[in-house]
Amino acid sequence: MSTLIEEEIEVRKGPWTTEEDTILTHYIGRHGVGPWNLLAKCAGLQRSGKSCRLRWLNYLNPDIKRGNLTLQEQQLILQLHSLWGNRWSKIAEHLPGRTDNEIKNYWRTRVQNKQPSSSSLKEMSSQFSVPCQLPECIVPSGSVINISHQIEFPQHETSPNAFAHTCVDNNNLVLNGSYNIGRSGQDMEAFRLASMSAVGEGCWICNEMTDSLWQCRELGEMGN
DNA sequence: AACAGCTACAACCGCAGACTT
DNA sequence: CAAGTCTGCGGTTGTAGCTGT
Repeated sequence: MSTLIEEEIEVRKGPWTTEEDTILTHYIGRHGVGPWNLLAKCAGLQRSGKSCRLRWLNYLNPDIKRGNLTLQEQQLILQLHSLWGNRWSKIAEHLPGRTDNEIKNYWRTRVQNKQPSSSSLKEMSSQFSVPCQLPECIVPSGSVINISHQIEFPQHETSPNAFAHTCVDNNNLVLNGSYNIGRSGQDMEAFRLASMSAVGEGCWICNEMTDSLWQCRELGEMGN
């Protein structure tokens, strides 16, 4: 019987090998997931239970979707992040097949990094929250998801009435009511299109606001 | 072709809460 | 009820691959 210290020394770290993946996959296929520490030992893996759990949940699990996040998924992430902040696991619950790690990585690499860096620009962009009247988003297939029915509203953070609902444009761009607008041209163009077409669709946004947004973009570009 | 910088992603770490003894 | 253990979560880091020069 080995001591705790000896066991710790035996624990492997770093990238998983295909052999380890196979062992873990086969073991879970036969026995299902259980207490991860026990599972790691019984499977004969020199890994911590934690490591096994992470590998399975984020990579090996057959339910995981591969490939880039779809536009709807990206917009939903923005939507949910504006509601719940960095509660990645909660956000992941609403994106079947996507892991909290994947969503977290997406946010940090492709959303957060594109936001204005200076505090003044952040403040400025945060002012352009767009309250809309329709708590719905439209997916490209044409089906409608009622966000307010899917999401449980945090009691302290916002209420369904205060929640800035989702706007939709003719190109199915879902416009989040309160996420910060990035300074990239693409973001701004999407925002502009969405905001323009939102008028008359149950959403409101004034020309002054879109003008201000363009000014904000210019400021952002000046900051580069 | 070589190098530097950037991006995306896998994996680890520390912490907090849940659970067990 | 306290202490120990386990699990899950969010933050952070390391690195492979890609892109531009």
